[in-house]
Amino acid sequence: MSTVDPPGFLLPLRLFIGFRQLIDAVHAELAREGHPDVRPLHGFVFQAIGRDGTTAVELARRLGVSKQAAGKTVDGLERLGYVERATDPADARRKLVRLTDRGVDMLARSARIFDELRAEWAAQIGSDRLRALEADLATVTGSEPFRLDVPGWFAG
Amino acid sequence: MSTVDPPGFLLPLRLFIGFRQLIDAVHAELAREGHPDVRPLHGFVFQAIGRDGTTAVELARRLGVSKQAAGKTVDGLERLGYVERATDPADARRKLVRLTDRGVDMLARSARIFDELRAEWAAQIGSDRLRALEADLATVTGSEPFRLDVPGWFAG
DNA sequence: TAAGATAGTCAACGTGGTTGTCCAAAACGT
DNA sequence: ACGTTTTGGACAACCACGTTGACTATCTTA
Repeated sequence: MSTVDPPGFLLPLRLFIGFRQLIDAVHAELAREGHPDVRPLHGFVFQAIGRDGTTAVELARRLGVSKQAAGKTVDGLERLGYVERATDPADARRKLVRLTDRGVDMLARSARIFDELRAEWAAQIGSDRLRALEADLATVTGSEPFRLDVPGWFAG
Repeated sequence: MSTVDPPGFLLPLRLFIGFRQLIDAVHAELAREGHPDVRPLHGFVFQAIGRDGTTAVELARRLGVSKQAAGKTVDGLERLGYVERATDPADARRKLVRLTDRGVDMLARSARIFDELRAEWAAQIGSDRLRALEADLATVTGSEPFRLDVPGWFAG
């Protein structure tokens, strides 16, 4: 490390601030487009549910949280009208969690908005620099999955 | 956006995973060095307190949370022995929150470990690429401060 | 068929953040 | 100087999220 390098603790700060700005921007735009009650957490849950739906246990596995936590989150999303539970005809234990039309709409919009935000970043620092940034991050982080237990992880 | 660009939603994911890996690595090493009970949240609080100490209200302002939340966090840190409250001789209302020796030790260690981790990233992708990454992040995020209300922000 | 594994829910508990309320001490204005 | 704001801190109530433990219902398997 040469003397011109910034202190190491700034690196995670920059990463997080970037993350937070993107998420905040997405949700600000989603609010304008008719989804004001979606939380940052929810977006990742939608992503994990996908258009085909899943079960609470599988969702928990994908998100790296307990099945109870996943169930609670689904409860909240169900109240908001973004997902619905359907009984699996082949297995009476399972309840398939599926996106409602509203959920699919939100997922499609957020994907579009994320692309737009990425384009804004590309316009600011250049497409090649942005691709390098993403590639470098992928290099150092490896294939680590996204874990959703953020509140508990962060605060303990 | 050209067709070879990845979907935009991967960008925040990569940023967050990078953030989380750094934080996890720091705390794993801190645990090995005698600070097993420090949470990710706490590190940022230490940073905000600094070696000179502050008051709960000022801390709240710096961290972007309510003064009550800041007070609670200080309570927890006090229980763990990382900070102590001293009455301000010049102003009987104020209670100065200061790092204990243990708190200072932890802060110094985490700074060192962050530098080491940054050096590891530099070794993987190259010092110049890392500096570019940091510079580009600074460009797109501007001078946005770090806000500590992560649990509430994320989950709502 | 009996035993074991799996899906989902309920309850209890801890952490964190928020707003509302209140009190003591300092600052301000007439 | 005195009364009125303003400020720092703490208490309570409440909500959101995570966890572990326990229990039921259902499917799988030996």
